[in-house]
Amino acid sequence: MGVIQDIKVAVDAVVFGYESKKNLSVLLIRRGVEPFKDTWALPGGLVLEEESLEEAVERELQEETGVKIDYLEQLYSFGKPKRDPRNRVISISYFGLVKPNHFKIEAATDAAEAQWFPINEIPELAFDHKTILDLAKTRLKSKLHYQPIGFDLLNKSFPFSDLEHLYTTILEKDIDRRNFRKKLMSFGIIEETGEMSQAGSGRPAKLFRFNTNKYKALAKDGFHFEIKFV
Amino acid sequence: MGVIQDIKVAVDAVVFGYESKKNLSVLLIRRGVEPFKDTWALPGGLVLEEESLEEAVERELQEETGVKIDYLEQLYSFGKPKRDPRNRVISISYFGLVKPNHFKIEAATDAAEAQWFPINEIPELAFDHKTILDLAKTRLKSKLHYQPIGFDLLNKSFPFSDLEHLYTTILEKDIDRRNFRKKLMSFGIIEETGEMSQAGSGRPAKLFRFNTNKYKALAKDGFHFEIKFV
DNA sequence: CCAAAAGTGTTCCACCTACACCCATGG
DNA sequence: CCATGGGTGTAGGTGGAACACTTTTGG
Repeated sequence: MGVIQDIKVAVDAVVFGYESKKNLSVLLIRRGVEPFKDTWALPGGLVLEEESLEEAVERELQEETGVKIDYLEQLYSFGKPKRDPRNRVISISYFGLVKPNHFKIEAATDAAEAQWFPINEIPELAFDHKTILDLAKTRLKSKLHYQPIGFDLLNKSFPFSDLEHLYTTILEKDIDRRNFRKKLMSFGIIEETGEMSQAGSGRPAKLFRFNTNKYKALAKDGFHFEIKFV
Repeated sequence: MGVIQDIKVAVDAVVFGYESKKNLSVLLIRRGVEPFKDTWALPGGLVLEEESLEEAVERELQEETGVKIDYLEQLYSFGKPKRDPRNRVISISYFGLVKPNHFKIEAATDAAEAQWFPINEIPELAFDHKTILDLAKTRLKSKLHYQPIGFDLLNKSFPFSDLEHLYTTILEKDIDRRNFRKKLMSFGIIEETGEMSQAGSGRPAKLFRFNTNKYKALAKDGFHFEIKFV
């Protein structure tokens, strides 16, 4: 294969966070270098020679934002010749979720700034990052229906209403609270912790946790998480 | 970004074909060069400087096998540091389907040979191509349930029993023919051509075609193709 | 007339859907 | 006692699952 090739390989991450009763947010960094200097962008960067793609994502997130990720999967690879104005760069994008207690940003070397942006207040983004973000949003919405992924956006212990709000705000649809709860509980993958939320106003709520092991065991037996309505 | 990086970017394709009443097959090439010379592998190769990833896949398939693809989508990107013994190579893998009337192989330059292999007679494969193939097989199986993708493995006009056999052989499960037909027909995306199959033995069958435009129109209105049983 | 494949309806049950009121707490 | 959010049951409808015989052709 005597082909001359000078293509760079980068990873980019779309990281979502959700805080109780607030909006869905995305983690962005303000670029400190050209091209697109001072424009907001997805965290990411070139893959180092000896690291895997996942390691590259985690390293970049660490360097640029200090945020530790709770769920990570590959999203899609973008490789059109002109997506980066300098060299040709292939971006392998990842999809990440962060629990509220891991929200804190500790920006470091690469990025001038890192910041959470509510999903409906996203600024203009560098490169084709808007496209990547849109794809991630679609993925998130569809995964909520057929994978118990919402729990990676909540803390270990949560009141049921948090789960309701998460589904309604991300999917932008109303749900029937009774049916939703009945369905979720029928799976047997959510259990009471025994604790109660300390009431702000209104009746205090039981706290629940997602039983990962139970879910894995069921999944192995052909169980399929699925929420059609919403 | 003063990072030194020397990573090559390749594409690989898992191309499936299905011939009426036979097994599912995969298109492989026998490598003509080191490493893994003379070992079977997925068609693919390095991406050229000025072409998109999809163009690279189509070009490589053309060069190595002469097969024209009917459906193509990105599968996954593999990038572990040691997957190629020479340099580091990132492989962006694609998932392809070919209708029976496009089966003919016309091997050309790169590959010593190209050949269709029944899915249960796959030889040892180069690199991590076995992993890629397994992933593609999983994707194919799951897509049959929620996307009308089986039609890209059949000719434009087909007897209903071809669709039945396709589902049963690929999913390795029996189906209830009555329920299957009832469900498929209820979608309104399959129509009679008016022709009949010329009978080999047994009663001649009506021929059907998949109405792509109807499907797209319905899909835009929120219609969701779904076959749960099988 | 026999073999081979195509074609076709009904009943039962599970699950989805729609729907509204009482409860526990804090102020 | 009022405001706020938490918690719960039932009836009707839809769609999935199970099931077997008749029809049309070729040999």
